[in-house]
Amino acid sequence: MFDDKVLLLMGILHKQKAHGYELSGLLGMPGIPISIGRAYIYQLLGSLESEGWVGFREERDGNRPPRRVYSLTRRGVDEFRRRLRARLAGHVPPDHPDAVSLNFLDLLPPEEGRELLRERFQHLESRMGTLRAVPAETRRRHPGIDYIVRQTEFEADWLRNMLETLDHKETPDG
Amino acid sequence: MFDDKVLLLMGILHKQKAHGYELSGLLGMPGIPISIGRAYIYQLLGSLESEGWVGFREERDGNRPPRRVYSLTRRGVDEFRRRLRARLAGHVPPDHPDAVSLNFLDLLPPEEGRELLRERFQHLESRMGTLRAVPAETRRRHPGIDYIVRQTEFEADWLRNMLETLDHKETPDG
DNA sequence: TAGAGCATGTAATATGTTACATGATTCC
DNA sequence: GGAATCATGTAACATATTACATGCTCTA
Repeated sequence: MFDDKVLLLMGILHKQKAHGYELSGLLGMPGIPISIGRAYIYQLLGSLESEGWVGFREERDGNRPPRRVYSLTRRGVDEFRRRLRARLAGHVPPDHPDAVSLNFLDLLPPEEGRELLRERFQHLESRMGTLRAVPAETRRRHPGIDYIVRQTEFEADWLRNMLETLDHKETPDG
Repeated sequence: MFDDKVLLLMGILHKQKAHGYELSGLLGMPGIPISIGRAYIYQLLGSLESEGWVGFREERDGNRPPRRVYSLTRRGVDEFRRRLRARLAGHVPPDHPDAVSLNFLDLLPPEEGRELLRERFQHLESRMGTLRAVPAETRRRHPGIDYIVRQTEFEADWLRNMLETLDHKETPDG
């Protein structure tokens, strides 16, 4: 249960100890393949703890509220590796919510459709700007991040191509 | 709320009338960008009906249980077009759950990791087989489906490349 | 002294899946 | 006559987000 989000949290905690807020920051870095809301991180850490897969030690810094610094337990490491193996070997066709609307483009006036997609392209370009800043070394060491960068590049290319096709259709002269 | 699944259902019902079970079949066709469980389709149709966006007329065929054939109402068409515009113009970075595990490949013995990814590649190839059977005409008329086919192709290419890199690393001789 | 950031958490709600219940028809 | 498919739906549960509540520290 709670499959991929848990795998991600456990994987990070395998590499380093961290508290909830810190995890929330790490998950906001560009190239992270899935998103987890801040509040839900705390809920998941709670479940993982009651399963005995993570433990925490309370750290306090002056008068600040204490931080719970979590780390994987030995049982957590075992569970993580079991899940990691299953997830590496399997392939679950992912959802592509952004692709849904593309199927209904023909229900709008052609010029309006093109205009809307140009706006989408701007958003994509801006996201690519962020992703291109990811250091090559990070991408080499985290293939999942490399995948996200290239997949987003692919998405932008596909859309650029789509826009060109639409422009040709509407301007069939020379 | 219930954004993309609703958009997909409404979009289909904009193009044709259909009953729940029929929608479930349509959503199982290769290239559909998101999945909706059969039970949930009925729940969504219920909500859409109580919003006044769809209506149904009961059809009966002999002694079979009657089928509720749904179609978009005028208000439903308006709502659909509002949503369609917003969704075409926006870009929401999608989750890529399959990419999560790739980031932790280094926590497994190299040969085991390669073996697991080869298995994943088999699954992907098999899915590509299904997708390649989608007629060109379908892809031309439904750009969202074309996107899924090409995106899956991209994913397989990326993985093939990854496997080649891993093989080189482990066999640094000639 | 006000706002942004650090830090944790709960309650309410929304979204989605699984399991179950029912019954007809079609194909072997 | 038994399995697969057609057809609908509910109840229970699992997953995830939003809104809310709290209080410290640092910077302008």
